[in-house]
Amino acid sequence: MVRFSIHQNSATDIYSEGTVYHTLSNIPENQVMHTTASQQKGGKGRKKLRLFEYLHESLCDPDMANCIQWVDKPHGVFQFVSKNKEKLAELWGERKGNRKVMTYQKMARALRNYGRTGEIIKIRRKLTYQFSAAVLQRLSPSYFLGKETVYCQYLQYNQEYQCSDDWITYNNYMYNSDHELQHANG
DNA sequence: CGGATTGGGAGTGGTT
DNA sequence: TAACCACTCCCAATCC
Repeated sequence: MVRFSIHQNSATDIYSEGTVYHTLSNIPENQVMHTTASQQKGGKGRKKLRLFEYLHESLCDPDMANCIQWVDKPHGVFQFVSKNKEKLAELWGERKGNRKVMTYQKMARALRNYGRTGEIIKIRRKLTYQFSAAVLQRLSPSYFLGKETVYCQYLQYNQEYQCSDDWITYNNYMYNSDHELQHANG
């Protein structure tokens, strides 16, 4: 198994916790470069988890189904569960290591900022939002594309992934050749 | 009524 | 060091 981090312009775009062994700066894939120390696990060049990434991760986690759920997964429409939306916000705040307890109100403020860039927009339905097509593809490209295409796609969206013959992982989630999703750790 | 939504605006911590 | 980014925090008003 080989693990790659692929970049188009930036050389520091690492999101997940895993160690990066090689970097593909461009196609073809045999043009492999070593990453710098700052890019590797625990390095300062590692990007911080973004809210939309956390949300997507939660949507893929069956244990979080009581907090957040897909309404229309192909179109990236999701909804918070009224009863447990504060719990999800709390977990988000803990993950970020905030000083105070995160609330849905505050998290939703960040969500409204996404509306300005179009990364996530509000749907006129209770507690419902939608990822933009670009963000959705960036978060789960293999849902839309074949594995081969993913190589190119990742070049465009500066993501990290690892692959073997028949699966790809991304941020602790694993996609097989049938585009089925499962947790990489079990 | 009350939960949900909205947006201004100052502040924080990390990155460039 | 400073500008910049992505929120974080608080608040008041408004919507449904």
